[in-house]
Amino acid sequence: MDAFALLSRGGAQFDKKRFSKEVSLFNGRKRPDEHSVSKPPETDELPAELDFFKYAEGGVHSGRAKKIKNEPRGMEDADEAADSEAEASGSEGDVDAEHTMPTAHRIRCTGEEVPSPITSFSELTSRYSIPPDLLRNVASAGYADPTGVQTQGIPIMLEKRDMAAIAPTGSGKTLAFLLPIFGLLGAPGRSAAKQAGARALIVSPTRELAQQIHNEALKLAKGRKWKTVVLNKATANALRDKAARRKVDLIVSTPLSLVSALEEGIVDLDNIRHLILDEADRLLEEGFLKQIEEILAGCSHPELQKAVFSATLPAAVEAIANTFLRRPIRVIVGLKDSATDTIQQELLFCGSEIGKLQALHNLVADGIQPPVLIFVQSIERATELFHELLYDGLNVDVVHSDRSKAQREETVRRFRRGEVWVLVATELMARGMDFKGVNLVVNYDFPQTVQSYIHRIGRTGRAGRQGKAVTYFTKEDAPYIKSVANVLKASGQEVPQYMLDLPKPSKLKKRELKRRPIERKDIARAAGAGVGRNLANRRRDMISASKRRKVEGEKAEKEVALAEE
DNA sequence: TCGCTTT
Repeated sequence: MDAFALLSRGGAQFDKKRFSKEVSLFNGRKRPDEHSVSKPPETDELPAELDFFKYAEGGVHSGRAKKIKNEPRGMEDADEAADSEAEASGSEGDVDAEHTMPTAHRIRCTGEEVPSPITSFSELTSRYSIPPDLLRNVASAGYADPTGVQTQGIPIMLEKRDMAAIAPTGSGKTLAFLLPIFGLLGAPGRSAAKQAGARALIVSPTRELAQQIHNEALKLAKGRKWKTVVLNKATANALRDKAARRKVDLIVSTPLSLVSALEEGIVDLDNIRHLILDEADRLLEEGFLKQIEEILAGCSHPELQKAVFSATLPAAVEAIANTFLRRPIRVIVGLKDSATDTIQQELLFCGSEIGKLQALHNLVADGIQPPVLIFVQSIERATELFHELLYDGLNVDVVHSDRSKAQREETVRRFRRGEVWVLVATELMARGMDFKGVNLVVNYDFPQTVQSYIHRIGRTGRAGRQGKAVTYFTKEDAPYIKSVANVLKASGQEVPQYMLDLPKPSKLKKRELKRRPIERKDIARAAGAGVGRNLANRRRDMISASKRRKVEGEKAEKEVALAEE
């Protein structure tokens, strides 16, 4: 049992079983004062509580803003500049011939000899001889019409061009590389020397995402003899057998698994013709970069096609990508550094740490529609918040990298199936994960980069669905607010003017900031305030939503199971 | 700074 839970309840026995029934759970617990949490400022005035000036020299009115612009460019500035340069350089390769298309969905291509986009999947048969059974699998996986990144990205991939694709979260990037890969793989792996061994490699920053990509690949490969494999301990072992290795067509892997297998000599990348870096900006960050370089070095085939995909690609990282992409085509869908417009975004000022906890309690008490995903900044805080919500009798689980592989898999599976209503997660879940029905993302801890914000909230509002994202902040988060406020503005959300007027803090000041842990006494106080008498009713709503979700989850699992056969 | 990545 968790010692912390015991402590925070003044020694009261903390027993999960107590919460298996809803009865009497919340009796006698007072609903917190509805106004105990500061509401978001409704005016454009700078709230007095927000003493931003200690994070930046000068202030909003000091004329400093102009000066900041003249300082050496940060990544975001460079990005904006890169985009306007592209725009200024003319509409060459711009497929948005008619200006009727809303900016948010506009596709812009730069590069030499950009192939024309497709307008339907069926077109791929005549144009690129894509087999009809592959297209049937596309259709039965639920893809009807190609999305922006697919219309342009698929022909580019099929013409074996290198590419940097930047497209919103939930807009179908996975299919944009998987479909062409299967179209180009040719005959499934046989012992014929030239075809032997893996010919395509997809690298992903997390195991969960690798597994998800693999599941999608299985759906597309259904009924054909292609073999795709996620590299992990078990599969790596199987690959020690040379004959088994020759049968693999497509490998999906995290960087370290792959490097490890490379060093052990149980995979060789000599025959890889298609290399995809998914969530490329993450993979090209320090910490991953060395391994990516090793992987690139291992892919020695002269006809290697490389493509990087992400919803975000800061200019500095794109520059790194451009060192290994050859004659790349850059595809950008929508506006750079903007969130999906189907997500309703809110920034909520909570005053303090305890204010955030109360805000969350109020949110739950007011009723939430599961599934809900809550992001925090560290493993420790994930654990703490998990226990807090468990105490509230919520159907909650937690996922982070300190949990075992089995626990992580089980938690994700249960969340997909609707058995877990609220999932507390670290950055681990921020990228790529496709939980189609997530209704709400809560950024309990303010994301530390714009990229993180965009990816986190992108777990909702996917594939054209509506979604909602609430981001809590306190004055500690001041240095990060302006850039996130700009994201809201760029995606057409209302945002108080004062947030946009904030000075841009220096990197140094950001670095000085440290997030304090959720303090035990804060939790004890907030928990004492209770979750509210309403919860039993709300639970009933949640249960019915959960049941609907479970049906969807099981259906999805069946599809994967079928594909595996 | 922390988060993430093999055994």
